Amino acid sequence: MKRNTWQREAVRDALTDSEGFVSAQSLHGALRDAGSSIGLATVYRALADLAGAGDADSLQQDGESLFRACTPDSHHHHLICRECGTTVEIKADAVEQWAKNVATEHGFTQPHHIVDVFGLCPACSST
Amino acid sequence: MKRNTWQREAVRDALTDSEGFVSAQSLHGALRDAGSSIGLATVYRALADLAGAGDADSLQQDGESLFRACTPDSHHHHLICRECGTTVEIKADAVEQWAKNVATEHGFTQPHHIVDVFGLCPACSST
DNA sequence: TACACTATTGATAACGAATCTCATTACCGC
DNA sequence: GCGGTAATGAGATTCGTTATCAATAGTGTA
Repeated sequence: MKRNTWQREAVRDALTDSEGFVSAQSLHGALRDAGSSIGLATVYRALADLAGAGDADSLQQDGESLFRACTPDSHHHHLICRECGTTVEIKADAVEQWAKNVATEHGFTQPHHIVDVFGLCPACSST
Repeated sequence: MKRNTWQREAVRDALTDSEGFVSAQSLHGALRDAGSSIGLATVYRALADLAGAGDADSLQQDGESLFRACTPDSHHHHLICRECGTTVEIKADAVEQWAKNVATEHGFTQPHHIVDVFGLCPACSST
């Protein structure tokens, strides 16, 4: 049985309020700074749940996992500023198709793919 | 001044001999098993050098970095079996172009991208 | 070839992210 | 309310990676 707790909501809200990708650690820090007494382990659990449910995207950078709230149940990719973390969701049907083709071409089944584009956003480019 | 040591060569050779992506830890283990007295830190340093020089590709999975020897100075992506680690290098000019376009479209500069396709190779699919 | 300089090595400590443990808490159907 | 039990949280633990630093060994010079 799955229960609703204020902690899960807090994590979901904090994630939604964040710009770009954030780490579990910094999200936990932000929540504690805001006066919450939420535990680190709970933040990790909540984030894993969100990611599993498709309500959050995750990617790995520098050996840590970063998370971001995203449109539920829609497959998409990200354009991420490596300076400030600003993120733009991008559709890439052509890439989806390419990934599927290249996999079957080599006899691979059950293709998944990781496609992310990093760069400097307009704001960070100009500085 | 950069020096040539047998340790660097050992790491390079071990990486070349490996099928698919391997972790720094397992590469170190393999070298020790083969009778080498190479240190773990040295393996990490050598792998970082190889990756930096473009002689090896790296990707992150489950919070650890995996490495693989690859054709020097050629930009390409990988089709990786998530069961046995077998890897196929794939060219993806269309994706290169798409990544560049999508970045400039949103005003992003200096675009990099991560594109990897995971799946089950023919051998692992049939079991 | 011998020497000196210093990049490199390696054992280990330190670090940080993530997970596990388990007693306590509090959600939720009844 | 009440009781069963999922969820929590503080801290310990695991694991990958990096930093430290004395000892070693590669390399240009004489």
